[in-house]
Amino acid sequence: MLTGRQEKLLKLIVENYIKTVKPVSSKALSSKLKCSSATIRNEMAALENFGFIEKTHTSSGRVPSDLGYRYYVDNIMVPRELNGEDMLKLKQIFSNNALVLSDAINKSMEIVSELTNYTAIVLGSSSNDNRIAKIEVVPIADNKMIAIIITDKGHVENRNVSIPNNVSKAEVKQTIDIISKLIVGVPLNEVSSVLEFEVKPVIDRYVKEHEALYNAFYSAFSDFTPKPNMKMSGTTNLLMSPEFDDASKIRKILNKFEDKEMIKHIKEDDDEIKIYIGSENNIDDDISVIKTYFYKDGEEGTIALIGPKRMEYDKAEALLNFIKENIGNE
Amino acid sequence: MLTGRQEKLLKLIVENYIKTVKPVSSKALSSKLKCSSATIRNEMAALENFGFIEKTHTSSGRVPSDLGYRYYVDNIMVPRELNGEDMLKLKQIFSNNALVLSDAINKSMEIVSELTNYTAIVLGSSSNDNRIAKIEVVPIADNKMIAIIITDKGHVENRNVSIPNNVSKAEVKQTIDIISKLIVGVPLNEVSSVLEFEVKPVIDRYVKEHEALYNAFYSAFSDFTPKPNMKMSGTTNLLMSPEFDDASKIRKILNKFEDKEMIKHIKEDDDEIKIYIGSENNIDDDISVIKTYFYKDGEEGTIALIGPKRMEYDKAEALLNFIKENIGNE
DNA sequence: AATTAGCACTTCTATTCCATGAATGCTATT
DNA sequence: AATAGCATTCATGGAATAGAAGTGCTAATT
Repeated sequence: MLTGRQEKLLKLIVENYIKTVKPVSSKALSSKLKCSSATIRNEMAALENFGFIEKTHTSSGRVPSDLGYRYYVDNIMVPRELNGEDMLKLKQIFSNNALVLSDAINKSMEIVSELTNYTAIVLGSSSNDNRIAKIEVVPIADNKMIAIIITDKGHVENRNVSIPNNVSKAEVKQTIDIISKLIVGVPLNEVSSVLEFEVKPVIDRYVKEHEALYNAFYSAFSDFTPKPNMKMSGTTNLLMSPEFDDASKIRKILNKFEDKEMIKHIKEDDDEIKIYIGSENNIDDDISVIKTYFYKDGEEGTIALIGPKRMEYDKAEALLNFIKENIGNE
Repeated sequence: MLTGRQEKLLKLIVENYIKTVKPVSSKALSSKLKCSSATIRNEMAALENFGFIEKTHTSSGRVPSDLGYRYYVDNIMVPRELNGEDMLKLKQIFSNNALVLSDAINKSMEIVSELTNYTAIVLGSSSNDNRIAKIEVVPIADNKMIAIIITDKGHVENRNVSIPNNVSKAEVKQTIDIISKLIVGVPLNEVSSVLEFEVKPVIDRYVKEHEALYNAFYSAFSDFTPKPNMKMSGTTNLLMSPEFDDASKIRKILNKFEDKEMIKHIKEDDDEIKIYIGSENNIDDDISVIKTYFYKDGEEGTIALIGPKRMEYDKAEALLNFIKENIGNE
């Protein structure tokens, strides 16, 4: 276990490094820890033995290790109060009633990325307990219609439907009625199978041009499984940090960001706010990720902030926490 | 005017530089231009006098200048045939009837960014001649509704509406009916003023809680002026080019990409495919932009490719051209 | 008159060497 | 247990150097 002084020293090293991005020397801290640099060097040696700090070369100052950040986050850091101005900006977004929840989340994370200079990610989807509440079909040309699907949680999606030439308006209406009757109340992820096993037989039986019509609507309606959609804000913020000072490092991260797989790495299913430092996250050893899960009104997803390992964990946590509270849970 | 040989030489320099990203030496071309390096040096001096090529330092090989690229694009480059495989990939997207036009365009430009390794941008919006075809309002909670607006061109938008507590269902229905009756057929950009000057008086007259209800719907419907929306694909592709080999250059471009103003720079209103080389574009001197305008079925916008100045202009043009043809015009 | 061979000259690039400074670890002292 | 003092290590930046890759120009050649 760390002594009080060691803990204090680790705190100083972490916070100093977060601020300056330069290895911290014993001399620089001697005034703050009212003892000599030699004493600090001894304590530093101890912290290094524990694996909490590292040297970049034999005679360099110390830099927090992943483990050091971890200890800092878990045992030293005190939750930060959100500054009033920032709070106001975010509050305004959530109090705007015209905004759909997902838009409010996206907008607020955009603000957060500006406030922190980190990269914000919202990974959201309408959850599986969205059920179809209504289907509306609007003709827009002779053989073209727009099908609109509305869920009971207020999700709206629309698709093109091309109507084959040889079918009558009456048949189209008949088909829509059948689909509508059978599909209202069905959860999104079951739409496809309900169409196939319940709707198709009925259409086959009662509608003349059943094959062509069923296919037209099936291709429009079949892919309603909630698809996760990811929004990033301030993508480049992270790359402006001085530790990403050469092209290859920047490119490495940019490649990760473009990678379709990243979506999986970001996903979080724990309700608490989690912090993944350096090697703890699956994206890149040089960054940290702080994220949390949300669920509200049939929308679920993950919000995350990606920053350098020397991110201001306390501030990041306070911001995510505030947004989480504003989303509210159900 | 350039002699035949000078033109040939410029072509070789440009194409060589595009391929190798290294200044082109006289020696390297002597075999291809069946004459000695000394002769080529003389011709190079002439081309440099015209301003078509440049040296990076006194004893370096030559690099095309913006003017040189311009001459190449205008007078030397021959339109490229699209390769069959690429063509097929793109064709498939446009032949998928379930896709809305704007989605097809987005998807195809995504492919293009992969095929070229440049950054693709789609800047689109539903044009002003979209008229409201139908309004649908679906309740999803006691005091919450989803308003859905469908245009005659098949555009769909939806908004939240919060219903004040003290109004009856009948009143809500009455309000919706009034709005619906007066607003169908109105072009999107006039919705706001029609609401204010035609709908409001009627609601004021016939609906009891007119103020609260009008406000609720107005805030949902008022911002229907077609808002341009921008989609970028392969944002990082451009930055992988070897000419962007240091952090500050990459950051410079990334900053441009994040800049909200960029949307204005990309916008194009000429129907032809236009190429803006280096200083000719308003984004950055180190890049080139090739773009064109499209209009179809009430959707309009710009598609653009951003690449290094040494982009394969012929290929880029062929791709944009192909997509333009597939969008079709009206 | 156009082309070419030949050569001096310029600049970039990579390497080495060196001096400096900022740290450290360790030992001896308080 | 804390500190002063000192040798040691390594990063950093500048200067010097050698080599390579080009060019421009002149004089010879076609």
